[in-house]
Parts: sequence; structure tokens; C-alpha cells
Amino acid sequence: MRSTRDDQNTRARIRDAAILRFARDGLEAPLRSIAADAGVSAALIMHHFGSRAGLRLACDEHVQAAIRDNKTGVVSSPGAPTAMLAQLAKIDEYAPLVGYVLRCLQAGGEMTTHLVDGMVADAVEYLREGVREGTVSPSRDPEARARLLTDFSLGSLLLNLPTGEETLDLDALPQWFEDYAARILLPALELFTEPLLTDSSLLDAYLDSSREAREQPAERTTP
Amino acid sequence: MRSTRDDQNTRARIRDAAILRFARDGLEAPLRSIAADAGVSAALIMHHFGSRAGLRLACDEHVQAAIRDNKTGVVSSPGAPTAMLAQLAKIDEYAPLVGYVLRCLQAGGEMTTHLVDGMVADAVEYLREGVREGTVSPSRDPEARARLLTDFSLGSLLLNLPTGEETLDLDALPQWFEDYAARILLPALELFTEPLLTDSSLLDAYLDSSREAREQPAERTTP
DNA sequence: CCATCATCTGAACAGATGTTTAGTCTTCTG
DNA sequence: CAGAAGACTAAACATCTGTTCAGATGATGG
Repeated sequence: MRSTRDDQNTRARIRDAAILRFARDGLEAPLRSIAADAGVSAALIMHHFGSRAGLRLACDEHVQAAIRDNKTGVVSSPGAPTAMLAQLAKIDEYAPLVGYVLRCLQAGGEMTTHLVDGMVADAVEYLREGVREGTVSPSRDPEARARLLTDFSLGSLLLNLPTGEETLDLDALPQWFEDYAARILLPALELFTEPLLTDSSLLDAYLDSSREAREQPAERTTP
Repeated sequence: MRSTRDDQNTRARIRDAAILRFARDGLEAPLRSIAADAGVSAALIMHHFGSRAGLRLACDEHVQAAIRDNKTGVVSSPGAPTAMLAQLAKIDEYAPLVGYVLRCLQAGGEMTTHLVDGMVADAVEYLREGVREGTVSPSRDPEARARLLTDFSLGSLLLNLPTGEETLDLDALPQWFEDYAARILLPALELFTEPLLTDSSLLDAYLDSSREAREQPAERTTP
């Protein structure tokens, strides 16, 4: 039964070509260019995926599945979500996936929320383990801290990503990751090791006002 | 001489309509919608700005000038670049400018580099002043630290910006800024007051290896 | 008052895009 | 082997895009 296998193969080939194009040229890459890359006609994309949105959905699902599979394997990644992306980008086969994810994060939307939430959940775990081992200090709100650190890492990464030019060079991505990591390593370690603020007056003031508001909410105007 | 004043007025009206549309609908907003907002024909945009790129350039320049003017006025902003944007967004007249800036930052490109570099320069000043006052701890690389903090703030902001829907509600922007600031305040204060890492072993290791590499570069394989 | 010039417009153009349609070709099935 | 079914395509379609063009309008200056 060749039809079934070829069906799967062609579908997968189109999907992979789409992910590659979307990663390189952005999520607005025309269907015709994807079709050309896959060596098929544009109409065939419609036949298999129904519409452009359908193709995007298939790409999203495939990438999410790949990440989910790979996460269990590399769960011991050294902390930041950036590191996981950098590690994956090194493997040629996964570079397009990483590029696609970056494009999605940049564009925002539902998938971004999903991805970031997943990374936050991972960060919560990493940090909890660090706290248990004594290398990471405990937090008053571990979830919020994990989200802040994830947003910082990811946001800074996207902001620095060479995406001004319309095209993203996937081959140069691993090297770019390395350079970026080397660039921020010192200030990041410094920030995470030595407190930026020399005293806790700001934090104390916030904690005081927060506790106060919790104990007697909005009772200030009528003494 | 009415022609000159009207020339300026119409040009400015088109430019402002463009900034508003670009902020709301994204930088790919069609010229025809901008023309409709300004109450003119699409052809008139070409007449005044030559091309779409010309219009974008005029918008960029106008926004940069507005920011430059306003920066000298609100230079005493409490630190992070996010705060400046939040403060500006509250003033109805400036909300479109803020939206436009956010869109530009998201899209990347030369203007992004310019804007971010300016904010980094400001951050260097803020931090230097904080160090002099004794509220901020000194850094081994003030420029890199300023850039890291700026990238963190801006990147996290963009990542959280409700830009999944194609349209950006400028009226809701001030409230969104407030909510966002409130959400990150505790973890941010915590991170900047209490070291995330409980000991300096990672930082020390980096400093050691860095110094070592500076003293005897690449002399390890041939003892 | 007339010529001129800039402002401004409606319509058309040229290209790209997602999608549809009608039909071909191959392969499997009864 | 006939026919059904699915993979696949070329071409057309409909729409939207930035841009161009020929001309109308109206004020300005001699």
C-alpha cells in the first residue's frame, strides 16, 4: 500500500519544508515558496492541510510534539530555557524547529503562551531543586520568580535576535547562541550572585505596604 | 500663505494617522486604511512621502524626535526603561507613539538598535548615579550590566505584550502597564535585593577562567 | 484676468497572495 | 480488466497590495 506511506511522506515533507521556510523567512512566508521547496504544487498544500491556517496548525503541533519528546531527554539542562534552545539549535536536524519556535515567540499568540507556560513550569522545577540543594535561595513566590526569570531570558534573547533582516540564517544560529551567551555571562552571574541593590529598603517597603493592604484594605481615608 | 501651512498640516495629519494605525494594527497596516483615517486618498500619501518606506521613515523620525524631546523632561524616571514607556502611555497624546515604539521593538531592525542603545546609555547613567549614592552596587562591567538589565526589562515587556491578537488596544495600554508592573514587582525586588545564587562559586569560577585565559591564552594543550 | 503651480483625487496597473476548479495520472480494489 | 479513489497539477479566480497616471481643483502671483 504505497498510497498511505506516500501520503504520510508527502505530508511530512511539506510540513518540514513549511517549518524551514517559516523559520527562515518568517511566519508570513508564501505558500508557493513552501510548495517549491517541497517539490510540489501550491494546490497540494491545500489538498493536504485545507488552508494556510491548517498548515500552520500542523507545524505547531509537530513542533510542540518534538519539544515535548525532547524535553524528557534533556531535562537536566543547566537551568535557563535559553540553554535548551541553544543546545537544540546545535543539532542540525533541530535547527529549523528552534527557528520556528523563535518566530512563534516573536509573533505572540496562543502557542507562545503555551510554550512560555511550559518553560515556566520547568523553571519552577529547576529552581525548586536548586533551593533543595542549597544553591538557590528560596523565594516568597516561586512561581512568579520562575516566570520573571523565564521572561527575562526569553525576552532578552528575542530582542537580541538578528531578525531585522527578513531572513534568519539557521546555520549561523548555534554560533550566535554561543556569542550571545558569552556576552551576557558575566553581567548575569554578577546580577545573580551579588545583589544589585545595596540594601533591602525597597523590598521591605513593598512587603510592608503589601502586608498592610492585606490586613486592613482601603481603610486609610476614614480614620 | 495657506499652502505651506496646509502642506504641513496635511503631512502631519497623515503621519499621525499612520503612527496610530501602525501602533494599532502593526507595521504592515495597508496604506489605504491610513489614508482613510486621515481623510485623504492613498495617492496623496505617495505624493507627500514618495513611498511606503518614506512614510515609515517620517514616522520613525517623528517618534525619535518626540522621545528625544521628552527624555530631557522626564530624565528623572525611576530607573527602568519600561517605566518611561508606562509613564508616557498614560498621556493620551503619547499613547500612539508608545504603541509605535513597541511595534518597532518587536519587529527589530535599525531603529530598534538605536532605541535600545539610547535606553542602555540612559541606564548606564541611572546606575552610575545609584552607585555614587550607594544604593546600587558597583559592577565589573557597567555597560554590559546596563545592557543586560535593559534587555531584560524590554524583552520581558514585549514578550508579555498582548500582541497575539492583531490589534493593540491603546486605551487599555496604561492599565496593562500598571498590571504588568504590579505583577513583576515582588519577584523583581526580590531578585535585585537578595542574591538568587547562595554562593559565589559560579561567578568565581568564571572570573578565574577569564583571568586565566587573559594571562596565558590557549596554552593548555602544549605544556 | 490669466497662467502657473502645488494639492489632491479616481481609476487603473502590476504583482503577489490564498484559494478554487477541472482535470490528469497512478494505484488499489472488486 | 473496469472503475473508483486518492494524489497531484496547471490554470484561473478573487482579492489585496503598493504604485502610477491623467486630470480636476483652487489658490497664487504677475
